[in-house]
Amino acid sequence: MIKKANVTSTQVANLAGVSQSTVSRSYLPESPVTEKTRQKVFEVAKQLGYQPNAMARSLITRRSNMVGIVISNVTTNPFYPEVLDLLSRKFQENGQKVMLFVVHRDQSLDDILPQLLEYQVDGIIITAATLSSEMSYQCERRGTPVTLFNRYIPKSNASWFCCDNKAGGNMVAQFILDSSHKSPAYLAGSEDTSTSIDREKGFMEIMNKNGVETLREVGNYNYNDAYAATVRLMERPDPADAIFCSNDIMAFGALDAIRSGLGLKVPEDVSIIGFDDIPMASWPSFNLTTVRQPVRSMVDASVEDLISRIKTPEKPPNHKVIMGEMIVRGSSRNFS
Amino acid sequence: MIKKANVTSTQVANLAGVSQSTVSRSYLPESPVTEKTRQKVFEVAKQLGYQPNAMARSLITRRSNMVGIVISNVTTNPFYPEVLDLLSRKFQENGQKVMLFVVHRDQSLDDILPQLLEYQVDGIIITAATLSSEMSYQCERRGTPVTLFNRYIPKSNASWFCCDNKAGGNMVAQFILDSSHKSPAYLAGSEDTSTSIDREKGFMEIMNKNGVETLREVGNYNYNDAYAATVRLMERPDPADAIFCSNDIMAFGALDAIRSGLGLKVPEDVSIIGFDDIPMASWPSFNLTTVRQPVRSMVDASVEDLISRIKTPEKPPNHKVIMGEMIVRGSSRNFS
DNA sequence: AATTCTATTGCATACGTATGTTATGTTGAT
DNA sequence: ATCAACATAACATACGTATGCAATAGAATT
Repeated sequence: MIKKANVTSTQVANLAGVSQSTVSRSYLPESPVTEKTRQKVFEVAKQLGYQPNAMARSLITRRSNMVGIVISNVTTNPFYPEVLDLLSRKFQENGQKVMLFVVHRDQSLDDILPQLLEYQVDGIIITAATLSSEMSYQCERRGTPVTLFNRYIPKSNASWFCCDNKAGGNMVAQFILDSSHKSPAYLAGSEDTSTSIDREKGFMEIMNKNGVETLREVGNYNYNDAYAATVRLMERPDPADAIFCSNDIMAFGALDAIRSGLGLKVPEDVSIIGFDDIPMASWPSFNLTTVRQPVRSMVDASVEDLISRIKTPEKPPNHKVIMGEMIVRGSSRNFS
Repeated sequence: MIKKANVTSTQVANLAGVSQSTVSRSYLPESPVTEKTRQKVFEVAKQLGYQPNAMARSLITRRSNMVGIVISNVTTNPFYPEVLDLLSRKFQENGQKVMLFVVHRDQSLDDILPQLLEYQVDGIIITAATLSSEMSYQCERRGTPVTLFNRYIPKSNASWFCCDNKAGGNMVAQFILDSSHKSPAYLAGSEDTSTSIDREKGFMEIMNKNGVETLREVGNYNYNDAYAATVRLMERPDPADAIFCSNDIMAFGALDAIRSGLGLKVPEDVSIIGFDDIPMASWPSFNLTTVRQPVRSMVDASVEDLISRIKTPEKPPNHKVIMGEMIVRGSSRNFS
C-alpha cells in the first residue's frame, strides 16, 4: 500500500475535456453548469476515483465545516457519552465534521483550544473545564464562536446553555422536606465545578430557609469517593436520613455503600436522590429518584446557537437556563 | 464578533523584516534558522496573534495529522466510551488530531468513510460495523491505512486487533462446567457481530465436547432485551442455572431480571457471567464474574499499528488476537 | 586582505480548490 | 443574415503555507 498522489480536479478536467473551474463548479449546488457537462464530469470523476479535497476547499472558502468538541469524564460519568452522542449526531445532520478532544485531569484547555484554532474549526463546544479569559480573547479575535455546555462564564462573549442547577437543588430540598426527613445531607461533586456549586446553593437555600441543619461531604463526581463519603455520613452519631448526590453516579456509590457496605436499607433507613437521570438510573438495581437534566433541549440549543453564530458571526452570544424535572422512583421515601 | 481575516505568515514576515519562508521555517523544528531570528519571529507572531494554518500546511505536506475514529454504541455500552477515551488520549500524545464519527443504526459506513477521506485523514480506526470491500478498496487506492478494533475482515488490507473472543468463550464454558452447573445458557449479543458469534462458538465448542445441552437466547447487546431474554430463560420448565452473557451490560440486565424481576438469587439459583469487565462490573451491586477484555493492549496495538503504517505506507497490515482474563467475582457459583 | 567555505536567508513555485472576469457559443428577434 | 442578449465555459488569480534552489553574509583560513 503506497501513498498515491491524489486525483485532482485538474486531472478530471483534462480527461473530461473541460476546464478545472468547470469541474469545481460541478460540485457546487447553485453553479451555472449544464446538466450534460455536470454528468460528464461526474462520470469521469467516478472513473478516476476523484473526490474534492476538503483542505484545499477550506483554504479558499475560509470555512472548514469542522467544529471542535471538548469533553471530559467520558469514562466516569455516562452522562457525557450521552451528550457526546447527541452533539455529534446533531452536527453530522448539519454537515459539520467533529474534531474531538477528550481532556484529562493533567491537561489544560489552554493547550487544546489553540490546536482547534490551528485547524480552523468554525466553532467550538466546551463541555469540560472552563474557559480562561486569554483563550476567550483568542477565539474572539479569530471570530470563532464558543458555546459552553452546562458551564458558564460571567463576562465573556461565549454562549452558554445550562440546566437550571440551582432550581434543581431547590426541588430536591423541598421534596426531601415534604417527605419528612430530619437529617439531610449534600454530597458534593468536584468543588470547583459550577454545577455542583449551584446545586448545593439551591439545596442549602431551602434548607436554611426552613432552619434545617444539613450535613455535607464531597464525592468528586465519582463512584468510589461517593461510596467512602456515604460511609462517613452514615457512621456519625447523627446519621443522614436523606442524601442528595450531585450526580447519579455518586448516588449509585451511595446506594452500594448503604446496602452492600453498611447493610442498611433504601429508602427505609435513608433516601438517596441523584442528579442527571442517566439511563441506568431506571434500572431495577438502582431505581433512583433523581433530577432529569434536559439533555436534548440543552444539546439542541447549543448546536443551533453555534451553527447560527457560525453563519452570522455578528450575532451576540446567547444564554439560557433550562429547567430539569424531578423523577421520583424507589430510592426515596415519598410520604409525609 | 466579526469574522476577522487571518493573520498570515506573510504579515508576520513583513513586520519582522524577514521573508515568509523564514517565518515558516521558524515553526519547523529541524530547520536552519538562527535562534535570534526565530525569537524575533515568535515575538512578532505573538504580538500579532499569529498561528500557522493547519489546512494550508496539510495541503502542501500531504499530511493532515488527523485520524478518523468511527465508533458506535457509545451510550448503550460503557465499554466504548472507555475505548474512545484511551484511543483519543493515545492519538493526542502522538500529535494526531481526532475526527470523530459516531455511527447510528440508520447510518452506513459507506457514507462516513468518504467524508473522512475528503478531509485527508492520515488513517482510520473503526470500532463499529464492518468495512465493505468497496470502501476497503477506496482507502487502499488513496493509501489511507485502516485499522479495525475488535472486528476483522478475512481478506482486506486492513489491520485488526481483537480480543480472543473464542478463547474467552472457551474459558467461560470450562469455568461453568468446573463449578458443576447442569443447564447453561448463552445470551447472544447482536447476531451479526463477529464478537458475539466468536464468543458463542468458543462457548458451544466446550459444551458440545462435553455433551452438555445448552440454551440460547438473544439480547442484542442491550440491557432491556437481555432482561426480557433472561425472563424467558428462567421461566422454562428446565430453567438455566448459568447464563453466559456476551457483554457486561446484558449481564446487568440478566441480574436485574433474576433478582428484581423474578425474585430469585444470584448465584444460588443461577450464575451470571459477563464479558468486557467494564468498571461497573466491580461495583458491589453487580459484583460480576466476567472476562476482562485487554482494552489497553488492544488500544496500544491499534494506535501503534496505525501510526507506523502512516509513517511507512508500504508496511503490510497486521493482525493480532489478544487473550482476555477471567475475573471471578460473586455473581457465579465457584465450587464443584 | 583576499579567498574559500558554510550557515542562513530570500526567491519562486507548488499544493488543490473556488471565484471574479472575460470570452465563447447559442438563441431569438429584427 | 445581423445583431442583441443571455447562458456557459475558460482564464487567471488567490487562499496560506512548505521547500528546492540560488543568493548572501559571516566566519574561517591562508
